[in-house]
Formats: sequence, structure tokens, C-alpha cells
Amino acid sequence: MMDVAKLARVSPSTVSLYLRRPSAVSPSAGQEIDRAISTLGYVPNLVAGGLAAASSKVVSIIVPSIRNAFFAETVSALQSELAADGLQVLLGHSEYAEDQEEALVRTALSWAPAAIVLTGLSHSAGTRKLLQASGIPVVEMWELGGKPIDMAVGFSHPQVGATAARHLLSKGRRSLAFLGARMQEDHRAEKRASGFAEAARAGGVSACEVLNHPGAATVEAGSLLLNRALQQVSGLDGIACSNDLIALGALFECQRQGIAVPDEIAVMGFGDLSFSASCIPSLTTIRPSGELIGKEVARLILGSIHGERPEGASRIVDTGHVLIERKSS
Amino acid sequence: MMDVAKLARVSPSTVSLYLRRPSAVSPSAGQEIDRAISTLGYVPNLVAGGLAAASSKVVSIIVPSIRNAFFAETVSALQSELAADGLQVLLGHSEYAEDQEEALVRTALSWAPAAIVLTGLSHSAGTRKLLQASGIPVVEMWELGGKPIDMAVGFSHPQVGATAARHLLSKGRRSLAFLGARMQEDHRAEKRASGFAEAARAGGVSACEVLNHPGAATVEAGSLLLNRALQQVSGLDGIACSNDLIALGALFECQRQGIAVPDEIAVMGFGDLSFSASCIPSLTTIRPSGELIGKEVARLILGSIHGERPEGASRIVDTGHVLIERKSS
DNA sequence: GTGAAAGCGCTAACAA
DNA sequence: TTGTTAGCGCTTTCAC
Repeated sequence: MMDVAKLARVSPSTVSLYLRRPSAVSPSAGQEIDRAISTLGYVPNLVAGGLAAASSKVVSIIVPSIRNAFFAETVSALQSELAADGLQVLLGHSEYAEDQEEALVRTALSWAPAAIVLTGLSHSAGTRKLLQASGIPVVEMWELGGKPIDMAVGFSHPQVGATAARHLLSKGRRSLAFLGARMQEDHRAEKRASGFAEAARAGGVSACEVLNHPGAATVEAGSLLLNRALQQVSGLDGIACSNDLIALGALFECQRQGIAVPDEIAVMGFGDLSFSASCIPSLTTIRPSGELIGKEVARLILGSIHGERPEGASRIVDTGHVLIERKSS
Repeated sequence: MMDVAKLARVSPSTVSLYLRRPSAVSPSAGQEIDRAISTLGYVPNLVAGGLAAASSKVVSIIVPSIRNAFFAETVSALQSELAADGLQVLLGHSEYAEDQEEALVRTALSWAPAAIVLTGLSHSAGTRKLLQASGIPVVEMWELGGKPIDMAVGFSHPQVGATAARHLLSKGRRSLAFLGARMQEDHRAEKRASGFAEAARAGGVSACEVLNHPGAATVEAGSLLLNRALQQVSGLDGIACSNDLIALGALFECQRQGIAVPDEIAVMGFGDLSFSASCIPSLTTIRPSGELIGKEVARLILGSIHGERPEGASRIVDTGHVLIERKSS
């Protein structure tokens, strides 16, 4: 920066100012600086900038797994929005483990990030304490219904489960099953399941089983779970899945066993993944809109950084969910 | 760090040394420091550390899109391996655009990262110059067959295409089509296509068309592409797809139109995604192992940082590809 | 094995 | 609108 300043015949602080607020510098000086930057090939050192400013142009995002299409969609949208404002994304995977999340939060804080984004509302006491003490803007995403540390963007998972149950009830289904995966760790999936069971019981079903596959939510898990459901629920005529991949596996398994969907069993998923509109039969599902979540998280973060921090009710954004009715139900 | 030093009754430099090389400090001093750290809840400032050390504990990863399951798998594996060594991942999306990639590289360099990971071997001249001038370890991944900037981990895409063509030929198929998406931007998919076409012609096929869908590689694109292939290739009896999602769409479309797979048309994909073993019929595909790529990239990076930088042939790692034969062919 | 001292490259008062 | 000045919190020689 000193070299740039020397070549442009201004002081380093003018260069610094120009880089951060170009309008605060006279146009002629700005042009000189621009020229000097490009002839020297100057690349600013954001590490030094972060140290001096006591806050770096980085946003730390912690998700359970980037291999999950939901979070990939959100991170992708978030990254695009933040990059437009010169913010970088520091990514971490908690693998659904609170202690791992706490370790990631600790490292994240060492970067003095402009904001921290976490997934869900369940965190260790240590994580909460670290974040509250830091004073850094925190956004919890993909879940609503508890008390957020700072801000939250998402939707109610029990309500998603209830929507699924009511849809199956409206189709005259009375022997239901909820097929979920990794629910011992994935609290949000577990909440969809309990919301489903509650609404199903309130609707007076004759049977409602919640089945869990301890491994990841995959197509194969869906096949396994459908078979277990057939064994455990007599007269099974409706299933809801915690993820479209599981629903797809269930559809395949029905096809293999000659079970007509939706005539014998109605199937619905969650996520509205890319294949859900095109599979056979097309899949009724609930769309949470990971992209919208990403955009809203970005909006809250940019608001916190630039203008004033959002206050009161505006610190919680409900992105809702949408039932997409297709042929599988 | 000064507070920790005061409480532990040592100098700040001893604390710093202990944090980086515990064995260089006497056990008694180490214990005192540990105690002081936990009573004070000290979190090191990596920004300051990065500035002083002129290199930060960050690895910048630039992929075309994290929503692509291939890259999600690699980034996931890579981040786990790096996190075990205290390295953070800075993520960027190029969206298959070289100028966007260059902008990301420029920002990445401002963080003085310990290493930079790029996708593929095609980059703008500016990107190459920036990286070469930086002296930072660079790993290009998911492609082999050109001259890497520094190190590379991946496989040959034309060879993948050739494997697909030979497989279909071995099944007696002679009217072939390659279904790809976004090939105007995704050079690797385009190379799989050209490798396929070349090997098909060398095998004496009667027809071989390469069809491109300009949008993303999705199930829906697969359905559209299959229909176009049916129109353009008379007697079509074998198709290879640049991605398992496209292949799944083709399978669905065949089912819709009553085309028997593999009897009338053999279908194969690329990627071995989670549904490929479970769909109907199960999908013959080629597995590139994104996870292995991630692990090998991590190995090269950790080698460059700790020990000496890999030299000569060991700077290029071929992770190969594996044909997974299933029922769709 | 430990400590003193000199920065790393920038930002942000504040003064001019 | 521009420049001067004093750090930001750590690492890294180099003595001791």
C-alpha cells in the first residue's frame, strides 16, 4: 500500500480510504491510485486489514454437512450474496455433533468474523456462551420455534410434519408411517416426525408409526424403511418421509414390490429436490426453500454490518414451507 | 496472550511458542499456560497470527458450484482432513466462469492462505499469473491431462468417456448418444463427451451424437435430452450421460415411454451418486471418487505446509475411475 | 528453555 | 479532502 501511495503521490491512508470508501477521495486522486494499483498489481492484505479493523471480512458458516442438498443450496445462495459485498465464506461441518460444532465456533471466533451462521437452534452451552460473549452477529438458520442466540431465519419443523399428516388425512389415508433417517442426531427431522405424529393422532388415524434409519438419508435408506413400515403397519396406506431421497427410495421399493402409488400407498417427501418433479410418479413434497433462507440470512448479516443491527421481531424471519402436491399422493 | 502470560508468569513469546510447539516449552510452564488459558477463556487471534507469520491457517477452495454433488463430496472430505490439522476452509463458487474465478483468486490471495485449491486445469491467464507470482501451493483438482500450475489431483476425462463408449460397444450397441449438460462451460463434461465420441468412432459405430443441454445437469434435463436423442439418432440403442442425474432422468423418460432398459436402450451415467445403486433398473456408471480426490488434495497440501513441497511426478496424483456395471446396461 | 524487541500491513482517530 | 500518528495481537529472530 505504501508503494501504491508513493506512485500515486498520496499518503497510504488516502489509498486505504479510497479502497474502502472511494467517494471520500477526490476523483483525480482516485484515478492516480487506480493506475498505481494496476501497474503494481497490488493485492490488498485483508489479514492486516482485519487486524487493524478488529473485524475481518469473513462470515463463518457452520452446517451439519455440505453433502446435504438442503445446506448446499443455502450455502450457495449465501456465498453469492455475500461475495457481492466483498465478504468471504469460511465453511465448517459439524456432522450433527454439538461438541464438534463448539470446536468450529471456537476456531471461527479466532478469525474475528463479521458474522457467524449456525444451523438449527440446538447448541452446547459452551457454544452459546462463546457467541454471546463475542458480540458478533449470529444467525441461526433452518429452524424456528425456540429462542435464538441473536437472529434466526427458517421455519417450524413440527408444522411441516403437521402439513404432511393433514395432507395424507385429506386423501383419506388412515394407516400412516413417517420414515426418517439419522433422527437420533438430526433434531429437525425428529421434530418433523413428532409434528407429523401429533397431527395424525389429532386427526384420528388408526395407526401411525415413526421409523428411523440411523444412517444418512439416502435412497437406499428409503427402500429399507419402506419394507420395515410394511411389516410394522398393517393396512399401510400413507407415508411421509423426512427427505425426498428417502421418498424416492420408497417409490422404487413400491415399484419393485408391485405396490401401486398412490392407489395403495400415498407417498410424500420433504425438500423438493431436483428429481422430485420428474420421478415416477412425480413426488408430492414440502418445499422449504433453502435458497430463500440463504438470501434472508445474507440480508440480516449485511444489515448488521452496514446499517444498524436488526431489532425485535425483525431479527426472526419465517421463510415458511409450501406443500407441492404431485401424483404420488 | 499477554494476560495469559501474566497469569502463567511467563513472557508472551513463551505462550506463543507453547501454542505452536508445545514440546519446546518445559512441562511445568506448559501446565501453567494451559491453566491460564482455560481460566481466562483465551481464544487466540488468528488474524494477528496470520499477519505476523505472513501466512494464515486458511486454505482457499474454489469450485464451480457446491450444489454439485461431486464437489460437495470433495469439499466435505477436504475440510474434514484439513480441520484435523487446524486449517480452515475458505469457500468460493466460480459458477464455471473464468473471470469470476479470477476475482475469487484475487480475494483469496488477500488472505495469504496456506494453499489454494482450484477445480480443473482451465483458468484465465490472469489467474495463472497471480498464482505463480504468489508462491503459494496450488492444487488443481478433478482434472488431469494438461500442465498444472503447481500440483494436480484427478483423472482423465477423455478416458472416462472412452471407458463408457467401450462398455456400450462391448454390449453390442452401435447407435449411440452422449447426453451432457452445461458443456459450453463445463470443460470436463465436454472432454468426457469428446473422449466418448472418439472411442465410439474408433469402435466403428453406426451413429454417435453428442447432445448438450445448456442448463444445469438435472433429472429434468435428462428427460429432455433423451427425447432429443430419440429424434436425432435412428435405432438408438445406447446412451452415456455426463452425470448420473441426467441418466436418472433418461431412465424415467424411458419408463414413461415404455422403452425397455437395457433391452432396447442401454443407459449409463457418471458419478455413482447415492441413488444409482437403488434406482430401477440399477444404473451402470463410472465412479470418480470425489472423496478420494479430497483426501489426496489434503495430503498434498499438508505435505507442502509441513514437510517439504512434493517434487516431480509426486505432484500429480491420478485417482483414476472405476466402471460400475449394473442392470441398466 | 525463556524473554526482549522489532515488526507484519493495514485502519481509524484526529488534525490540518 | 488529505496526511500524521498510534496501534491491532501476534510471531520470530536473537540474546541470554
